[in-house]
Amino acid sequence: MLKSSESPSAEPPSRVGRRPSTSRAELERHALRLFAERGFDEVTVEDIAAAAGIGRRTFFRYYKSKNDAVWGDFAGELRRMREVLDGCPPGMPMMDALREAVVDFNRLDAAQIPWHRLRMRLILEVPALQAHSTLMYAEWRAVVAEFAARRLGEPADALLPQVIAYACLGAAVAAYEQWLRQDGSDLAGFLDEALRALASGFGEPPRRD
Amino acid sequence: MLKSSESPSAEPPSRVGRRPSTSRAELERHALRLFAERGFDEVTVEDIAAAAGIGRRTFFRYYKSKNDAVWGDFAGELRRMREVLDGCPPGMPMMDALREAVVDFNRLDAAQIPWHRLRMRLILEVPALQAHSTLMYAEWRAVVAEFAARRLGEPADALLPQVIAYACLGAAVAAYEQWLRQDGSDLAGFLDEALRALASGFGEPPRRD
DNA sequence: ACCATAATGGCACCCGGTGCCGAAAGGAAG
DNA sequence: CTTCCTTTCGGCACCGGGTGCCATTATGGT
Repeated sequence: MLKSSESPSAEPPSRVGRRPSTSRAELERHALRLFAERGFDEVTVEDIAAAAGIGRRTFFRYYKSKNDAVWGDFAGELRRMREVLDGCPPGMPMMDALREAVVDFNRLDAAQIPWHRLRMRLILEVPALQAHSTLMYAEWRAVVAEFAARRLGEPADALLPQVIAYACLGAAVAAYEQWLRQDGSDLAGFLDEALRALASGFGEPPRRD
Repeated sequence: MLKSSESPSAEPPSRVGRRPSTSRAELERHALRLFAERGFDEVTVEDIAAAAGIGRRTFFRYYKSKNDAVWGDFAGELRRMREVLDGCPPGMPMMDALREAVVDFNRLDAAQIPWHRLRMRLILEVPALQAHSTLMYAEWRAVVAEFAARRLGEPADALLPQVIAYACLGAAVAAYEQWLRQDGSDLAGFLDEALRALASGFGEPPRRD
């Protein structure tokens, strides 16, 4: 089952039991490819498992659900964003810090852009994934809310930190939607613009600096 | 199957074929009651159908999914909100109009409060419903985005109207979460506060008036 | 060779959701 | 009352995501 030509990620230390047949990343590649070819709803978990040469049951040991197979290492990315926020100078205005963290969180090297576009197109356009995203974003919001709460001296579950977290998420999603509408457009620019709008508020007058 | 003692809603004109065995409202009451008693995930569609005295298959003629059974006449409420926004004076500042519309949209008479609390507790706390809500809220956002776009003279799918729509939704949801945390608290007050925060922006200085 | 450990994957099962189709219930016309 | 038309009902078979169970397989350590 494990083709010798594709050791999942070079086994460094000695291990104890049977080695995994594949890896999350490998599985995700197969999944994304199939979704791109046929559409999310037209691909079954069995299809993905077969493409990866594993059993259907085993797929669910790598990903809790079909939906999850699209999200890559979101938990890891999230950890990075938390660290960026933790390590930002205490003097920096809250919204500047959040804006920079979000822009940084979504920085990609050119090679990954096509994959990331595909991933995000699925998440934002396929209803099942759109719905599921809410559950994924919950942790993202928690990170933002905790940061905002610290800055405001309020508990993280108070109204204002929660509003800020929801609003930042919304701004980021809206920016992503713009980015998807035109190939080669500037994601960081949209994110920056959306979050600046949040910082200055939607009330009149719009304060032209 | 149709108990004579519960005519679904008084058949006014003459109809042609067989009359419905029940109504969406009736079905929703059964569903909410069961969800409250046993929890959303522990109630099957078959349970709800049985409680209402209809077949499982028939349930899906009244509601497209188990999730939908919780949302009452959301489409109708949405229509009302659109009308409120359409009929608001053109001179009123955009965020004032949105704030009043949202507060009005969520006004309840005392009798419905317990049901609405239950409904919203389910929507905001049960993962399956939390995820599904995103799809429901999409139309709500569209209403807000169209209004904002009209006021800003931009297309509804431009960045700023979309950010405003996402942010308003987030503010409303955050307000609801606060409301659920304490029995008898003031929903309208939370909504008002959250949307005012959006209007004035999160940037420093927070402008104390 | 033997054992502990960890991954695999088949199997049976649950549940939400759908297509199909005949049956039931009602009104209108003869 | 019988016939026809219309609409709802609901059983049945099926699909696909997801889970619990458990024997099997691969691997390192003794």
